[in-house]
Amino acid sequence: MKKSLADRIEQYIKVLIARSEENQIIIQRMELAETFCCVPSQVTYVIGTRFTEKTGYYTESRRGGKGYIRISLLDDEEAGDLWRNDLFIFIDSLLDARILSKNEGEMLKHLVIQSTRHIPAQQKRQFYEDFQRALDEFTK
Amino acid sequence: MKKSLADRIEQYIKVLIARSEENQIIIQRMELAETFCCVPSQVTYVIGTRFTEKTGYYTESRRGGKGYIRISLLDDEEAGDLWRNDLFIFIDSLLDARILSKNEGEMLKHLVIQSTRHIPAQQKRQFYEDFQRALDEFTK
DNA sequence: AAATAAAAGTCAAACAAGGTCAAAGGATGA
DNA sequence: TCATCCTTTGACCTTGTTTGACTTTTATTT
Repeated sequence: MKKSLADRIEQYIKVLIARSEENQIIIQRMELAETFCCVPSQVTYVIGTRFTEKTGYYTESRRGGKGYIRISLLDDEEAGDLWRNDLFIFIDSLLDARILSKNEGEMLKHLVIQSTRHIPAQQKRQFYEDFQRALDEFTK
Repeated sequence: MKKSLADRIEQYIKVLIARSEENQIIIQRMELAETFCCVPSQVTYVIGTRFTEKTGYYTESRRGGKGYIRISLLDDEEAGDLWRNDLFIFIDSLLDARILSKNEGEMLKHLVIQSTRHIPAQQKRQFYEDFQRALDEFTK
């Protein structure tokens, strides 16, 4: 399968992070754009879609001379919780919309918390995501 | 009996999967449509009718540039899933006992199926077990 | 301090997929 | 023949990618 440019840049960055000591890298947007022969905003796009809090990353940057972008991989604990929080907010929204009853909402939250106890943190994120999508599907 | 276009596309995909290493293929809808000189939505139709959970397949897709459709053949472990059946029997018992509504039962089954899609088979057993215990706790 | 240069950010347009849905066409069985 | 179910098609929708013109911020030079 042919990968999109965005996919390739994403992979490249992930390899760099994996090879790094501190699970974080500092890059220059222009430099990376040159490496991939694309416009700089393409890099911004990749970072904005693939390296977000919800995908488990945190970024900082500075403009101007000697500007840079720092991308750090959040540890699993932080990342997983973000997703769970998001899922719970979604459940609450279904409650507000009267699509779920109060009891059902509480049940789901209980089930989510208890049934993921033994799932490794890394996979929890995926679970929360899948769970939310499934819930969305079902209540549509 | 003359085979319909849908049948031929189905066959074609199944051959591709059989020949693949991982029992899964990634195709482009447009490409396949061109191969069979039909409209792209014909491919969607075939996938929607022939490659479903019930027939033992699982599909994912992505839109946009370099989009694709991935079709995977579930192995017996995933398809049969005895432990999941146990959980479903438990859910049914709650239904019989009027502790859960029909809709709630269906929702839970849907959530269980969909949200464990990316959990490795090995860890699913533990998940079902935890899920059942949590459900038991909550409904007591 | 002001001007300049060197970054990164924003945003919207153009493009490139796949998804949906309903209408029309065909096959099959009573 | 008629009803029903499966198939085929196409118009329109949604999502994801790529590009570039323009803006903002920061460091450096004058």
